[in-house]
Amino acid sequence: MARDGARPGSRPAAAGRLRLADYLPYRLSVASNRASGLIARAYQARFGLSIQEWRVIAVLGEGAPRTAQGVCEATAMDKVTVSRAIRALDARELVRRSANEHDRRASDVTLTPEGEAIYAEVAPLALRYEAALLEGFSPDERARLMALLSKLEARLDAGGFG
Amino acid sequence: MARDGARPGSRPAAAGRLRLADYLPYRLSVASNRASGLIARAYQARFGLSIQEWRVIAVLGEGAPRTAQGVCEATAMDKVTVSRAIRALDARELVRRSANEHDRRASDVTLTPEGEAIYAEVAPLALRYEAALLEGFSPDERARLMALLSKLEARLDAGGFG
DNA sequence: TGAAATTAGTTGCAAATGATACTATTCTGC
DNA sequence: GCAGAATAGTATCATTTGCAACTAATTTCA
Repeated sequence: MARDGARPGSRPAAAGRLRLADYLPYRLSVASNRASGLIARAYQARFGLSIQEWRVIAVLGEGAPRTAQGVCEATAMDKVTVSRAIRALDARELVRRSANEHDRRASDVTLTPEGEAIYAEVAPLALRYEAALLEGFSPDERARLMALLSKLEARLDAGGFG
Repeated sequence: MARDGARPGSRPAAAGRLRLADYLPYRLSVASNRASGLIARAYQARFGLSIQEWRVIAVLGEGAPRTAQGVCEATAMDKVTVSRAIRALDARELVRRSANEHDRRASDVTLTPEGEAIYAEVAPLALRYEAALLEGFSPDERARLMALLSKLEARLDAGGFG
């Protein structure tokens, strides 16, 4: 993939000139969509789970029960999205909602045994996909990639844009 | 953001255990959505452009006229998405479609002067956003991040999943 | 206390998206 | 030069998404 050197017919890549193929937000978007799409198709085909539903299961599988709000924080998903994902999982009896002891607006969400069973199947599959994605990356490269993504997120948290 | 060390109430992070916060496809998705969302809001607010429309303008601004198919290849967008974006831009007279000399199914899409003017305004803005995102990254880190993303895309191209 | 502001979660609606099918044109190979 | 396959682009329809409004419960603080 020739990302360096002028493409036929394109203007010379002057300093500061925008080239979509080298533009970080675009690169991130393409990589993310392709990676997520690939894995999403697998979840969908084998378990009938959307990415959103899978993420809810993933954080609940980490152990502690969470409120919908807690799921929002852990998954960086919108509260509407989380609400719908939980409802769908509840309908399939993969999660259960129970009254939160301290706040009657909220309910605690936990995996049912069926939910745990799905988690036990999907989690290793997800890890295998990640491993396949990172095949050929040295441990150092993997760590660096994660660290760079963290740094990027820290910049996004910092704000100071606009 | 404490990504290392057990979160209260979570199970210990055993080897090979899935933790969403450390899962590459998830990390990519969050970083991408946040970065794109931030910039998309700026395009939308100032120029009324969706990300898709902006991408079409960006590749046309690179110089050569392209057919819709050419735009698809350059933007990694679906042909339906590209078709709609071009139609919207055409309606606003930011692009023009003209008969392709070699293939009467296709038309060449070029920026109108108005489109060029928008490009001339948006491109520097986009570059400033990218620069702000990468503030604090050394040139070496930037190069490494791009290289790692390329490697990831190469893995995705390679297939061999499932 | 108790009025006003905030938060948890859901619902409704409008817009975005994506798969599929369709038209028109071009290519392939005989 | 022609039948069949492939391609450019568009239209259609069902699903998904995202915002704003809403209810109910909780917090704030005068």
